[in-house]
Amino acid sequence: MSENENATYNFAEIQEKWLPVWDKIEPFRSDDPNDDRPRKYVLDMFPYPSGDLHMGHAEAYALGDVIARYWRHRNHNVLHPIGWDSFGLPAENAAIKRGLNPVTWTYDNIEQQKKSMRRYAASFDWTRTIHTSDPEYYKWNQWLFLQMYKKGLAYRKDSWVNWDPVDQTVLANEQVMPDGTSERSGAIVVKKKLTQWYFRITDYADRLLDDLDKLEGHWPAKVLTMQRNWIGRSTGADVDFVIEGRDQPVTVFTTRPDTLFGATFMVVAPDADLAGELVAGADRATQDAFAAYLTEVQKATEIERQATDRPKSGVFLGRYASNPVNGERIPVWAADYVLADYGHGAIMAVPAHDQRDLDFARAYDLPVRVVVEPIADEDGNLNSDPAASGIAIAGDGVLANSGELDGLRKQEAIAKAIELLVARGTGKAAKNFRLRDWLISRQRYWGTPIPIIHAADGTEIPVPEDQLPVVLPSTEGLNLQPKGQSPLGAAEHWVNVPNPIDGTPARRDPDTMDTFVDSSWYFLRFLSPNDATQAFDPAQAKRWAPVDQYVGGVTHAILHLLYARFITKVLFDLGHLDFEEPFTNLLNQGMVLMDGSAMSKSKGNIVKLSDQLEEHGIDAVRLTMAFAGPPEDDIDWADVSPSASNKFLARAWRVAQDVTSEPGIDFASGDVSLRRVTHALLDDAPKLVEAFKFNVVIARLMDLVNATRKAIDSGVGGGDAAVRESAEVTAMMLDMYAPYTAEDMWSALGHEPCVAHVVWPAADPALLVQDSVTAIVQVDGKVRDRIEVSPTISAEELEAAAMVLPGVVRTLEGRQIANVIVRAPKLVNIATKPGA
RNA sequence: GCCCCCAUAGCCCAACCGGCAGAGGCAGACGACUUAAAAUCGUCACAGUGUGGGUUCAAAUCCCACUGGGGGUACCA
Repeated sequence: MSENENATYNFAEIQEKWLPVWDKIEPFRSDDPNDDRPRKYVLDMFPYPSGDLHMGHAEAYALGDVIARYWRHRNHNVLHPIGWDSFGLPAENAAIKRGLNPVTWTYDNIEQQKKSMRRYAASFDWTRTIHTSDPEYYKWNQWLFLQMYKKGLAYRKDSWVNWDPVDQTVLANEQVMPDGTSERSGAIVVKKKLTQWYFRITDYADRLLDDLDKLEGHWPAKVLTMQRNWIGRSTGADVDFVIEGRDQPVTVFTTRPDTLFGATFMVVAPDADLAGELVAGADRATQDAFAAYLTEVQKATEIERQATDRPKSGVFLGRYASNPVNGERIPVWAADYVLADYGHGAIMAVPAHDQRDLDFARAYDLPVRVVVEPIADEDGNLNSDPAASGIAIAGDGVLANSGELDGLRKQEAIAKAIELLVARGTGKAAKNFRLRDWLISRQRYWGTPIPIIHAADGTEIPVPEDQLPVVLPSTEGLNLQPKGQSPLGAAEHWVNVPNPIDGTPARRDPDTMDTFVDSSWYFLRFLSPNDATQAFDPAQAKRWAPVDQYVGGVTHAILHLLYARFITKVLFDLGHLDFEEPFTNLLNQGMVLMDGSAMSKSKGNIVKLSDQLEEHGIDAVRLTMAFAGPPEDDIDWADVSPSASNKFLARAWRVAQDVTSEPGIDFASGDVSLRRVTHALLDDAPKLVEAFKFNVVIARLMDLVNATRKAIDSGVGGGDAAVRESAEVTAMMLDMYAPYTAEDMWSALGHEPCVAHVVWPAADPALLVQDSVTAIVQVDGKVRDRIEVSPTISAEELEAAAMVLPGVVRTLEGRQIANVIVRAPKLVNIATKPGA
């Protein structure tokens, strides 16, 4: 035992000791222009500054830090920045509730979080912090908006929008939950017709979808699937139907042009302009019926509308269309199962082959005509009469009653139908997306002002770039209470400006931007956070971007990631970037639960991060986060043991105290079996970390510490070189998880700070091969004996050795050998003849 | 309804290209140290991989069906 025999591990002391040292050294700066080591950009999703850090932050930053610290040890120049997504409704709502200024509330919270992050020892480059609510930041949101405006990618339109009646603002499609409630306030979203600003993300739908293929294997499959579904491309044809008494034909989109001959009626969305126009030409009674129906439809909430078992309803519009392929006269109906904002807001209905159309046809007694004869399924069942069975024939089949398409299979018929339409000039191949344009205006205060001025005649005038930023007016005298109109509109001295062109009276656009605009390009601002002349420095973008490793919650799988991908492509098209995907690799960490469910006030199961840090220490909490399981899995805090983590750290720390050799000693003289354990880990850990198996690395570190303990306490002793080697490797690797303990160990081992800069030693190949391995010998797949052999043994030798083993001989008695499989040096399996 | 993922010891989790089911931890039992306790150290036990089939010399691993859990999505023509 060493002189430190009585030393005990005291996490609080260690934390106080090293934090000021690191603050002084600034070990994580990444701004040395002469550093030409390979680079890694590791980015954690930046936080919203609502109160202090919680358990979720603690997990996310612990895991992101493992990756950032890992690459530093791998001798990379690592950029690991942090900032705050500091615009947004919570600040505004909190400010209203407490009568505070959102600025004060926001920046106080940022200071608190910053302090906590430093203590938490997240290895951020603190010289690069940004806040999206700073005019120096949101100036570039406005710049981005203007670039997009110039390209026609930002535009205003009058349309039905999602309205949150609690927050009194519009929401993007993406912010409406599947149950029709607001993502933020939880209120039931209603539809309102408003003039709003949009980004034309649908122009990028194909690229956003197709480029997901490039991310395959680098992003979680789940996220890729969610994005693909969200974009929702479907391919088919646009078909023009002539309407009796109307000059212009009506175009419908269909994925099944092969079923054109089976179209027996047409349906338009009741809330589409087309429906109103068509019914205007009908008789009084029809008009009244339609008006009543429309009122009823608009009264229905999103939730009611989306009920799956909702019966089909609709009204006849008193008009007829002509089927372009056979000239058949078909009635035109309005029904709310057709959506105004998908495709053309009108469909051709083929009840025999579409379940929704069939439901509607059966409800209103409309004809059903089979044009794709089904093929019997495996059990010989044939559904040849959908009108009777109530089940549409959606699968493959052979075309019938379809003129030139007769006899073709479904896929052939689709292609042929499109050919026919093109030849006749009544249609063409087409595709449609579920994705809608991104609604970016918000009627709230705490966001980026939209840099547009409205002239008296209604002309939109972009604010000249040299007049940016358009700074938010002070809240002084403003009523921030949600009232359905932007509070900025009431800031008279701010909103009233001279027209930049002719000086006549004009008004600023009073809306602010969705905060997802802020976060769609923030990863670029970190590259040159103080650049006053441009959003980001292209030279730095070339140096660092795109982000090599992005870390964050799966809650942003659609919204943030889709928007950031979109803006990146826009910036690429504008010539500002030379890449099209912002995040090369993505890791989604799970959530921290308590007793099986998400922590919430109402459940009363909140675990306070500060309590955990106080009780177990920062390192133990960080280690627990990483050890709990695979990072993408949720952690139930009830299932894990931070005190066990603490115990392990103490154990590792004591090993370092017990090393008695001097730094710099030649490890080659050390105990070989301990060295084998150390070098096996040096060799395996990179593969494990890069596969995000952080928990396995910790298990292996525990194994190494146990082996070292054993060596110290047995004959090898604390003076052995292998013990020092193991302790140093442990300190270096532990830095990824428990930086305070690692630094203290490193210091105890006689080194200067910081352990974070220690470069990963190469594993010695000679120490990775074993002297002998245990080969197992099976008979018919059951283990019957085992034998120690050289790792280089040949198959013949191994087989010969195996055949004479007692366990084998005994088992083979009376049996005939059918086959012998040899996988040298690990296994021999002897298969015998059955029934012998 | 449709799509995707998961299921290994009382619990959290490992197991490479199919090759001895166990790396690590929690909880547990026993022992050492101690006047005693805590801390520490040591030893031990515990599952045949959700269920049923199939492929294979060999299946936790591959295939099919089912059950249970989780997630996504939902009249998108």
